[in-house]
Amino acid sequence: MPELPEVETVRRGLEPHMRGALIVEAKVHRRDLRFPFPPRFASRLKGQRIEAVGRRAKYLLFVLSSGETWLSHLGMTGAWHVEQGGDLRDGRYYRQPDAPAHTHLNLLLERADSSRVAISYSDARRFGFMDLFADPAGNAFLTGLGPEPLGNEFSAAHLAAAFAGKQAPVKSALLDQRVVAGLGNIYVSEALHRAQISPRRRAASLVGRGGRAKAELEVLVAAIRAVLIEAIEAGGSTLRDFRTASGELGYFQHRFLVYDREGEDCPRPGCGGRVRRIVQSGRASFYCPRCQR
DNA sequence: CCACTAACCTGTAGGC
DNA sequence: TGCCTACAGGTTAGTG
Repeated sequence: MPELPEVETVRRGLEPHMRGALIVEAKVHRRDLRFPFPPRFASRLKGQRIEAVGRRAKYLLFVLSSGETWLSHLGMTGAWHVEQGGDLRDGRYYRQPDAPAHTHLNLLLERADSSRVAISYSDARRFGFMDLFADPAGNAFLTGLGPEPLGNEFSAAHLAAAFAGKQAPVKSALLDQRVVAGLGNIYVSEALHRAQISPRRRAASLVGRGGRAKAELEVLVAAIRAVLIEAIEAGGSTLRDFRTASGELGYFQHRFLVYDREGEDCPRPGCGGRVRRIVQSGRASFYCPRCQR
């Protein structure tokens, strides 16, 4: 799925359609995705107004007029689709002319100007999931998450504390959502390349002992922020089945410098190295052994 | 607690 | 074209 920049792009795509809208109809077409839908899910959505469309890490958070928060995680292949107007047939709202395969949830929304919009969620692999709860502070998915990488709490000092004593590779440590929330496999590879840090380094080895002109963790934090900001500005990445919430596909093309570029020349000017692919905790990492140390 | 693996599920790309 | 295998952006349960 979608990592933080893609989820943020989806949020921005959905917000103008959903914020302030009334959920007129809600249909769930199976009992579970990765986890079962919450009890009486559809009926708890129906009749509610959507007051806010937010994001925390890779979670979309819709605040309802009932006071409940509706959470959506896209897993690997989750996608939201928007169809102006909206047409109900046999309990399903069809996009015209082609409904996406694996649509598990359909909503019909009515906005202040009485216009209607059909929103649907599709997810081929069903690694995504949803939840609905009264108290975000008590929700198991949200508690224990690390800071937002683009927020003020994320800093070299935070990483130093999180990495201290960690023998796992920095690649794995950055994928741990308790350390920092929102990074995924692609952007970790990209950020480490920018920071010229090898994904194989033990996390603890990056914790500075002072004396260096610019600590590696400062460089890493800046690289993570820059990569995410640029990706969000590019509108998220278009890759495989990822689409923007408005259904646009191939509208933009974000280029990754090392991800999925095994064997290509290192993009760093003058480096002369070659991008390598290795596997760490079951996931592919791409890096340049020459300039990433 | 830490680190790693397998598992969840479907689609697709690449080799033969 | 068809068949088979490997792999895919995420997270979690289980193992040692």
